[in-house]
This record gives sequence, structure tokens and C-alpha cells, in this order.
Amino acid sequence: MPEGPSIIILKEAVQQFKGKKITDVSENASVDIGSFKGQKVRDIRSWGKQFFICLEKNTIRIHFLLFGSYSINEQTKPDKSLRLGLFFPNGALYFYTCSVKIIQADLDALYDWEADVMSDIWDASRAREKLKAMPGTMVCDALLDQKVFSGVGNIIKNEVLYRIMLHPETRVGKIPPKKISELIRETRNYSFDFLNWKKAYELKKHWLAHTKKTCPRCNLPFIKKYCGKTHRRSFFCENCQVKYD
DNA sequence: TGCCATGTTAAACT
DNA sequence: GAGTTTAACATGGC
Repeated sequence: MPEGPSIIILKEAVQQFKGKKITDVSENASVDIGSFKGQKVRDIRSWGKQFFICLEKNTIRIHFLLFGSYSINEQTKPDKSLRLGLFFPNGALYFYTCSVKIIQADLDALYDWEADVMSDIWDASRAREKLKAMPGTMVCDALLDQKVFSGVGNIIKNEVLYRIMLHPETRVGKIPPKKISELIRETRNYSFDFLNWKKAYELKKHWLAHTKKTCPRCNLPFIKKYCGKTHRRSFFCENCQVKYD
């Protein structure tokens, strides 16, 4: 569940608790949640894969890492993997196996909001500047760099590279300017496709490269390789996806 | 059943 | 110090 678009779905689902007071808290996280009770939810925000519940005195930051999950207004009693449960007059919100942190500082100063590919204020030109400053980085690593493309995960990486027919091991500095434009544009576009498919519970159905065995375009076998410094699996077609040198 | 994964951080190395 | 490699975390699907 943890790529950026999934966090947007969560954010929408949690709007019902905006302005509501936390009446009780339960936890299994190593954070001091004592201050939460009695506070009202001022805002619900997200930055890439991070989710924030802004209270009056502080902010709860949730990161789901690889296995995190959540549930809303769950009937059955949550099990041991519960990290944080927030109770409101109109329902309850549970987070499982995730990282929970308290932030005191001003969120606006803490994150580069224009780097969030899902954001209304996403700035493509800033992304281009950042890419220009990292010519030796492989594009597979650049896509996963949260400072450049906040919210992009391994699925989006593989699908975007396939969509624009670009080899994951291409160095950013070798990619023609037009292809860079395409990379930036389709990263955002695919993220919204991801969001819509995920909402319709049909995300996997639309995967063209991720976890796939053969290239739907030329029918040759996909290469599965742990590429770049991030060593995340890449699925790509050596025949179709161009490696600029 | 064991392996592996939509992720990140920090310690341990060179 | 910088850059890199490794370990750690922990759940569920195949």
C-alpha cells in the first residue's frame, strides 16, 4: 500500500475526522502519545509516502514502510500489529506495522512540498533542475529519490520507465532533453493513473512491466535485475527500452 | 514452507 | 569524511 497515490486515498478517507476531537488513544508504538487525547485534528496532509495528522499542539507522522496498513471504523478488535489507534466521536482510525513519529516543528518548513508528484503545487521545472544536478545517477535511482520525485515507489518506477521506453540503467545526464520532459510528465501522469486504478481495485491488472515475464510490445522476455544503488528490482525489455550512452 | 516484497534508516565497512 | 554495503524492522502472499 505504501506508494504516494495510496496515501492520497488514505487522506481522502480520513477527511471525516478533520475538526474532530481525539477522545481516546491506544498504541503499541514507542512514542509518547500522551499528548494526543483531547486535541482536535486541525488538518490532514501528506507528502509523498508520508502521512500527517496535524493536531493543535503537534503533528503525528505516519510512514507505512513496506508492510504498513490502516483501517477505519473497524468492527473487530485490532490485533497485536496495531501501532496506533485514534478514537473520535464519529469513528476510529487504526494504523498497523508502521512508523509513528511526533513532529513539533512547522511542517511547511520541513518538507519540499513542490517535490510531491501528487501535489497540486508539483513543480516539474524544479524536478528538471534537480535531475540536471545529478548527471551520473541512473534513472532508476533518480525516480526513487524522494527529494526529486516524492511519492514514487518501485512499481511507479518500473511502469514509467516502460511507458516511455527508457532503460533503467541510463544515466540521467545522457538522457535527451525531450526524454527528460517525458520522464517528468509521465511520472506524474502514471501516478494519477495508479491512483484511479487503485481506487477501482484494478491496479495490478494494468501493470505492463512490473513483475511481468514478457514484454507486451515485442514478446521477448523481460529482464529482472536489481539495478542501481537502490538495488530495487527492475523489470525491463532490453529490446524496446533505450539505453542512451 | 521459505522466500520475497509497493521502504527507510542507521550502523558498519572501505 | 564521503561513499558504499549490510542489517534491521516486520507482515502477508505465493
